[in-house]
Amino acid sequence: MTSVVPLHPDSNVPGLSRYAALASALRARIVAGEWPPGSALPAESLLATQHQVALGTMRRALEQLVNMGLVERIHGKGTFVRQGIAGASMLRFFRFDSGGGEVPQSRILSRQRVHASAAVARQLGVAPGEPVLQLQRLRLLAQRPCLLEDIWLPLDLFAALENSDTQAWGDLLYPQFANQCGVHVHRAVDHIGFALLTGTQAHHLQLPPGHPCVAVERNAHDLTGRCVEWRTTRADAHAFHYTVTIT
Amino acid sequence: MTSVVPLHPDSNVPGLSRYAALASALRARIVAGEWPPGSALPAESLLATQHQVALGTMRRALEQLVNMGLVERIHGKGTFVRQGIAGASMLRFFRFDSGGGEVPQSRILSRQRVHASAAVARQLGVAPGEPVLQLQRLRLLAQRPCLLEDIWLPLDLFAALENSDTQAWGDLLYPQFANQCGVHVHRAVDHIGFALLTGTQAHHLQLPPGHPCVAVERNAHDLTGRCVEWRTTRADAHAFHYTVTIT
DNA sequence: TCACCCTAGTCCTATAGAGGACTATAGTTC
DNA sequence: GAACTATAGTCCTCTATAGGACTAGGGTGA
Repeated sequence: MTSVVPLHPDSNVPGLSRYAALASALRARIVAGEWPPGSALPAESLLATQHQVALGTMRRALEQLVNMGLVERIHGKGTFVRQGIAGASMLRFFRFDSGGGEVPQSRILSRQRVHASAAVARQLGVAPGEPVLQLQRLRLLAQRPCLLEDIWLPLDLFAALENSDTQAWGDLLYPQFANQCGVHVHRAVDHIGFALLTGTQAHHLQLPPGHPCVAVERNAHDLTGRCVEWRTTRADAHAFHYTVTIT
Repeated sequence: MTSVVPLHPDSNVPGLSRYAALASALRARIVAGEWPPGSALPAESLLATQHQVALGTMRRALEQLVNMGLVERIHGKGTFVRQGIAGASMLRFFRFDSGGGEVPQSRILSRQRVHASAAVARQLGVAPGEPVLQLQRLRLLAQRPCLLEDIWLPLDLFAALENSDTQAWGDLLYPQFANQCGVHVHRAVDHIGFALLTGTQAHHLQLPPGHPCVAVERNAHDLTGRCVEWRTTRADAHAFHYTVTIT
């Protein structure tokens, strides 16, 4: 039935199944902000009649959106656009002695407005020289430094952070982004590598200079796919631990 | 319809949907070896009539098996029990200079039958003192050593490897396991951590003693879930690189 | 020999409908 | 006020059916 004359513009995409076309159309509306993060989509039965497809077909499309991580469905309640990533996600890479799942305390060491270097501009997808906000942040567990973070944010999105009181910020940055700037981090790509600490980095982490460390470089993206954050997180290599399952 | 009287013993599991019960039943038959790895299952329509369910229900069950990684379906051909993991999977964690995707050369440094230590026995799920096969293997890219592997195998499964000519082994171990011993590695769990090389380890890798390294500890399992291999792979920490996407 | 067509077997897409399961709220009863 | 019931709204399960899409192999004709 796929190659039959489509009943509706939604399915007017050659070589694409109807449910895939529907998923793509719904995705576009979500990305455009028609249903903001946390809000509910119309009921599946309503969407199906609106798009003139069978319920099963619409369910297939919504299932695809779930697999994309765009929405989540709750039995008896509805279909909701997913909120962004919560935070503390760096701890998935490390095991610290006193870390039993709690959120590490956060201390902003510096905040300054700078012009994007070539490297930063490339990572953030902005023009070199564009104004960006640079943060350095130390994270502690049980009063002991464990993670050192260098963060770059495009200023056009994060102007609200430039002058707000860093003392009042919470221990998690992404909820801060959402509340103060309306930026929802939807996807993050982490590149993990090995390095040695410079003198000043080592000093912040209370480790000897040249100590082996793990450096996690992260590009964080919003729903539209725009890179909204670039950060490098460094920590003692001996605290690193990660599990991968291959099948 | 789920809580209605079941038509068939397959669905006679309280609190479980019919397709989930079907998937579970099919999984048991696959694990039991009724359809060996690489072979085809009966057609979905046949399975559906045999189990007295609608086609859609059987398709849902098979979809669940696909998500479990147990089978793969090929449009127009059939549903096949998945072969084991191919190999070269360690390279996902490293970037070596001259490594452009080719399989590293393999050199067996030692092979001996030993009695399982407490640690090895625990990892392999056998009794301490059980006979196991211990291998040390060096892997090279462009004639340069890159990975050093210590491998333990339960002898009851791998007796065929004890006296075969290691020179004739291929560069990949898992196909060897499948061909010579009928053991298919279906799932592997890797624990990644950092350490320092001992003198002999460093010598094999042509690095200085005490050089930082990545140690990947792997438990490999067959279809039944039994641990069929425990190995530790070590390599220069500077070659480590891994990417994780969070959503 | 080669290109083409046909057929059988398989999985995939789509439809229409009946009813169950879960959540939340408003009302009712004690 | 507390516990229960009723109801509406949502997603979920299962059925039955029709036909399309893809793979593979065999036959036909030039």
